[in-house]
Amino acid sequence: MTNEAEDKLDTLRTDPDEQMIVDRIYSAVMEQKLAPRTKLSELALCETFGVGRMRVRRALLLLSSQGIVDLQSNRGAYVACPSADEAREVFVARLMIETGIVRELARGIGEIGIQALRAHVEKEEVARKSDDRTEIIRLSGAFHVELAKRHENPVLTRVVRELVTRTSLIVALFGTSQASMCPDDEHASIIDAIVCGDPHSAEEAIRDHLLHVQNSLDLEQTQKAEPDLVKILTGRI
Amino acid sequence: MTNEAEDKLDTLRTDPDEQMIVDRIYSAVMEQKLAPRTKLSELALCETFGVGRMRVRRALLLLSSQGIVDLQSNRGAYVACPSADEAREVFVARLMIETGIVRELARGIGEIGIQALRAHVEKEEVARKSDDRTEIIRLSGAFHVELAKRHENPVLTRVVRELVTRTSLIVALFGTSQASMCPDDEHASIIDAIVCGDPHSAEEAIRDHLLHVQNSLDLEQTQKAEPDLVKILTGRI
DNA sequence: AATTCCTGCATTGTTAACAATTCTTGTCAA
DNA sequence: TTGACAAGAATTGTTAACAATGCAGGAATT
Repeated sequence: MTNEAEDKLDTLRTDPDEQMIVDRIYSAVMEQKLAPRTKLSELALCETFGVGRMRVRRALLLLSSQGIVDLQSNRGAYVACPSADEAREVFVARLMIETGIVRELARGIGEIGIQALRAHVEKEEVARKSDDRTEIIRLSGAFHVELAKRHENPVLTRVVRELVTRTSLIVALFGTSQASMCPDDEHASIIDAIVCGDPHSAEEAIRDHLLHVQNSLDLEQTQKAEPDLVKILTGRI
Repeated sequence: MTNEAEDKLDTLRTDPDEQMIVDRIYSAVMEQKLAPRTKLSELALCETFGVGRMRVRRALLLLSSQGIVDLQSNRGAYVACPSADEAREVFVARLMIETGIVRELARGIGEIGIQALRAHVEKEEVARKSDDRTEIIRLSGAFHVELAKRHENPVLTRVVRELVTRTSLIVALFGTSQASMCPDDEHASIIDAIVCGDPHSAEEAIRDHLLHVQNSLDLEQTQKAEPDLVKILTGRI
């Protein structure tokens, strides 16, 4: 299992079509190609993926159970739009969980594990040099999933992936134009601390990193350009 | 919001019927009324809850996404039957997450929070004295959810609840006749450590407790024999 | 011009019939 | 007795039609 392996959601279902739909929407959200509040109409999804309405509805239900999609009764499905409170909750949860993850990694991670992480950061640097924004965003989030994967614990990995994906939505909503993605040197620092074998400094590194990301957001102010707000503005002026 | 408030799954949906179905099955699993491998036939669920097949199928899909139900193509839905490996994964994940939870609680928990926890343990003792097995099992798991709730973080609470519920399945499968549920004095010890305000000893307490529970299981041996198909569903859920 | 109400359209929610698969049962042969 | 096989029953999966809800546009009123 190399780090080249694609990120597949480790669900317990089997259906390939449905899995594909969920993965595609999931990835699109993670890469910030699908903005919050985007309407996901059933018809459009049916045509896009070439499947029946049932499959689409099942996929949307699954996505809603993970907080990626907001299902509104009789109104349709929308890409979720986390509140500032929820955003803080996600960060607090990530802080608690990910500190535990890196702490245990610092207590003993294999050589291959370290190589996988370094390779990932390498890819991040390449993407950064190429100015491939989509890839940068994807890899920035995926790094944290990679950390979790080092424990070879699908249950744990699934929890982290869910939180990381929701973080993508949060960054899309509250991110300032500047540092809206993880700087890779901080990722490298985390790896270094793990390699050192010092649990405490590893905890410190990931905590600093997550707080740094959170602080680069605008959680106090209003959210980004609400459609109603635009409507109101154009109407009044 | 007192501790008397019932545990409702904080999903993002709205449907009352469907929520009821999910909650009922969820609770039945948590109280070990529904054994692993129990078949959940659509027809039986429709009649039990008096709803159409669509609602049942949606509920089953949601439950499967949380690892509570195993959906087998063309074969039906069964109460999940975690493998020994998965069981270990759940415990490792819980260890990482819950140590973080109690550590932060030890750094500062309000007086009301402590009272809520003590009241919970009190209820556990009452149930124990009454030999109310169902209630004992339910409260034993719920205590850990209560710990998470002290952070007033629905995202975090949801993660913990999911893991705790899966633990119920694991205990049902691998539990030995003896100590298959949390001894409440250990719960009390955890509270004491939190009250002391010492993060390290709080971590120690929850770690010991979780390891103790895990060690009371038979993860090395074969799983428990298939339970006689007690029709809890049609009779009394 | 702004507001309210009404009508038609578009989208979602639900149901029921149909198709496909698996499970059960009974029969036959080794 | 055991095993294989086949027909029927039961269960799940899918589709399509229908119902219900929300939304947009326009007419009428103030």
